[in-house]
Amino acid sequence: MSVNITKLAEHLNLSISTVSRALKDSFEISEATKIRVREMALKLDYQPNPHASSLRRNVSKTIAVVIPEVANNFFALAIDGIEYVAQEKGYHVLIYITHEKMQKEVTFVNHLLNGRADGVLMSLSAETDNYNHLTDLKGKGLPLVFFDRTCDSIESSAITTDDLDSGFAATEHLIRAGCTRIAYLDLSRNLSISNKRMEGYYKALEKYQIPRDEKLILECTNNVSANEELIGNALGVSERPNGIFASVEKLAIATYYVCERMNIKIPQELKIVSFSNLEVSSLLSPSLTTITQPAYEIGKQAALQLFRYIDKKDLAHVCEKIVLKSTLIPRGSTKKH
Amino acid sequence: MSVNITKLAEHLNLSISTVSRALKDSFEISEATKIRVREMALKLDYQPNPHASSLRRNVSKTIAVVIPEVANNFFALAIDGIEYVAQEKGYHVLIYITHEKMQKEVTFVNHLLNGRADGVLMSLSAETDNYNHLTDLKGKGLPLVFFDRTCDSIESSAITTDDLDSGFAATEHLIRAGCTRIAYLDLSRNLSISNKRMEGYYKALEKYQIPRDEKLILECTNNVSANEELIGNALGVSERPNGIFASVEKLAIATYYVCERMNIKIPQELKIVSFSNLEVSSLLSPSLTTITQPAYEIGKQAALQLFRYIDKKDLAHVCEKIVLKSTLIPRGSTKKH
DNA sequence: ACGTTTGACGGAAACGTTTCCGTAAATAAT
DNA sequence: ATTATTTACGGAAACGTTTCCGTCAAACGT
Repeated sequence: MSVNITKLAEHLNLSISTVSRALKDSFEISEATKIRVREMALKLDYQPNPHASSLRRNVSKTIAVVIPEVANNFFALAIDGIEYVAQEKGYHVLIYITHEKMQKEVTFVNHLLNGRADGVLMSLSAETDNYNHLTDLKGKGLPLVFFDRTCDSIESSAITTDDLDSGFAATEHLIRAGCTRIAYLDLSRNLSISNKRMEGYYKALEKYQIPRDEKLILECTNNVSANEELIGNALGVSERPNGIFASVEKLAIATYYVCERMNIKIPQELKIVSFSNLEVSSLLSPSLTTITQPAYEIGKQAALQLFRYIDKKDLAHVCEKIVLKSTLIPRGSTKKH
Repeated sequence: MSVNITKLAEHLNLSISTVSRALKDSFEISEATKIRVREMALKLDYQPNPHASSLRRNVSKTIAVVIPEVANNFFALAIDGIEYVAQEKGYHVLIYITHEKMQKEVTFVNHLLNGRADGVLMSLSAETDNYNHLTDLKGKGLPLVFFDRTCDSIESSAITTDDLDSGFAATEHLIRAGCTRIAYLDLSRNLSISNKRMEGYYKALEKYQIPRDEKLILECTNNVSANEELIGNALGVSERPNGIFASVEKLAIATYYVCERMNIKIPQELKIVSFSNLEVSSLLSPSLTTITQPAYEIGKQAALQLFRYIDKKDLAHVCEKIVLKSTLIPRGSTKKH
């Protein structure tokens, strides 16, 4: 069907090896021949077969991105950054969505051990609570870089933001705005980000000598209505929180809906701050105070780091932790009254 | 390094062909042998090399998704739907982002002609104004399905929503809410969706005998600040519009920002309706009246249609146009005063 | 003038599957 | 008892590259 290197060579009266080298701009081939080959390749619209090439050279020119969600502003932006770098490098991007399921994550990772991708960018699922599949990945020498949701027990590079500091800043911001009972909306105890952010939360409470209260830690899930119920219950008690720190965007949104339904006034009765990459935070009613991560940049840096490994396999043992800064943007949802 | 079928065969004292067939559950192999093979494969953690398989069988088990943006609620949801179907089918998903550049689109498409993907799902870039690259794709017999942003001049299946009707409904909704001068925010004259939506807009104007006014068609671009300036200028004149129909979400958001800056009250002074998949439309200030596309379902249907082609190549000439319904959700931004 | 290097190219193996042909033994048909 | 069929498997070609070895003429050094 399609023209391959053999046909191309026949048309040129050259050997296959010569044509291959000419196309690769090898020093062994004369300039005149190279030009002739390139012209004929163009004329016949020759497209090298990537599977043959990948098989022979044992590289796929492809990276895999494993993420919990794609319909999520943070991850969408991160993909954007990743894809930008990949395009620059002439690489292809495979995407795998775990939907927060560990089972899917394990399956994906196991299927990536066969050479389909030259490297993996990963943000862990909320369910993931053991890391054998990742150990296998590293064991096979496949470059792996985490971003945002990392795994400390695996020796691997990771791009994150200053989650602890940001958690501290968010909580302090609420306290300074007058909050005395601050709830923390957690996504999963398994997640590095959740724990770091909670550490920051606790640290701020300590600084301002506010006692911890386990009832103020709300363990949310991936289930929207369950989350709303949980939040609703927490806001339904007499001694209800007057501040909420949401560790991820969707929990803040859930809170907004709950408040609307329960007729709780933000920020008068309840102040909210959330990690979020929502582009319309400032257009919400009230506008939402956010800690915004440089999502695009995280994606970019993660991809760049991955390519450092791919380009120089000997660096595979290096394990660099890059921490970017998130920014707290105060808005209406935490305004003092 | 990794164990291949040859090693596996050696361990089993079987021939390569037998092992291959056993793994494929071929009828030619005895049940006992199949079990033995499967167990050894598991034990040795055998992972078949996808490049070798793809090369030999001339299929990649991969589909490509070419879209203008990923940090966009509609496309993120569509990818979600696509990825769901692909996972079910055991396929891998490559993603390519054109950033609305025709040049990128052409490059991607040309690079997909070599067998890297078994099919292509595509939503055209705003810049794309000729379709030679797509003709080439079809010429090579590579299955191609459009979604949302289609191309009528190419014989190909397409999943869209009822853009004309929705455009009509949106405009009628504004008219009934009292709007007399309605601006249409266009993304690109090249886009099928923009034109269909505009047709609906014109049809509604006609029905209510509102004269067309070219000055009310605002040709926006991919440049946020340019858009805001354009919208700002349109709202700065004496006879300014009192209704806006945004053909895509980001233009509605731009309008919100402009109104905030110019202190224009929505919906009192200006009513807005927009195509949008923003999950927090109802939390905006004021809440945004949207025409919401079933983005996830569009992605799903597009993928399903693509697999129909991939599974039965003889159907490649069939060209099915599936039209799903969008829904107008009236909210604060078009409330009558 | 003779061996040696260099430049430019060709032949063929190799990558790991899949699949087209066999084929030997076992069973069935006559 | 002989032939035909089935069952279960093996050998080897093929997919399209890349790359390891040549090789042969021309240029070079002495």
